[in-house]
Amino acid sequence: MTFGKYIRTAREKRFKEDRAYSVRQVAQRVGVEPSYLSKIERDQVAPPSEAAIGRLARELGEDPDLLLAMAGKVSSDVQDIILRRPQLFAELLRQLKDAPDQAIEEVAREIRDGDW
Amino acid sequence: MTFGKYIRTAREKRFKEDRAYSVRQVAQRVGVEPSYLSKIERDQVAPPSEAAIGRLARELGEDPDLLLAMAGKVSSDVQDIILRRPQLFAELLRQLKDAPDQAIEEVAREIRDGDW
DNA sequence: AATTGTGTGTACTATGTAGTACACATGACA
DNA sequence: TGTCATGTGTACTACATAGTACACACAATT
Repeated sequence: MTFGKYIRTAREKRFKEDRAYSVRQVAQRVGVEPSYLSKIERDQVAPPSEAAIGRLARELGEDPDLLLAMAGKVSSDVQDIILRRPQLFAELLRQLKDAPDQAIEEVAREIRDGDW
Repeated sequence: MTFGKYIRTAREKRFKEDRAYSVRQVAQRVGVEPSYLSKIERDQVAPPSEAAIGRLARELGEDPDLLLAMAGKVSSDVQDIILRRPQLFAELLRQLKDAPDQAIEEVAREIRDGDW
């Protein structure tokens, strides 16, 4: 599933029940030109900027991290976390590369429960 | 410490003991124009591409992850790891944001010792 | 039958990225 | 004293990013 198709599907789903989710109206609320959103949805142009993706996600009730990933981007707040301790986090992530989802969730839970 | 100053310092350190570490020669081995490397070292231009930073790191015996971070970039192999499971890793990293280095190292070690 | 809403095609633009090419000035040195 | 290595200034370029502006065609509405 491409970024564009995903957005189109998500918007059309909402459009079916609420006429306020036309290309034009969504574009206006998101702050881009309708023709641009149209092109985005048909993958005729590259996905928009992180900021625009964030506004789209909010508008359509989708997960920003997922949308960004479909656009091939990592959210800048996550990037900043890595940039502060690049060696540490790079090593950790390479270590976790092939770990099952469950193991990663467990690690996150351990940390959240603050056992340090 | 900026990217440029760091590179200049690292290169000059090697130059003092080995004449092969002049701007010109390093530039040639790294595959960029000498004037470009000169500008990079004086922070007169933005840091080079990830690929060029990688070659510089190898040439000067520096850590690529550290150099990339000074350039404000996260290495693309680490990005790719995140992009495969964006929600999972984004959550984990936000969780680990303020964790002490030691805790992160410990997590990495646990994973490395394969307890999953 | 005229208006409104719908998506889209075409053309254009500003800024950023990642450099190259070449000339120049200075100091070492043989 | 001419040549060589050293770093650097200036000018230019190709491509990517992130869009805008406006016109057009079609369908539904009133």
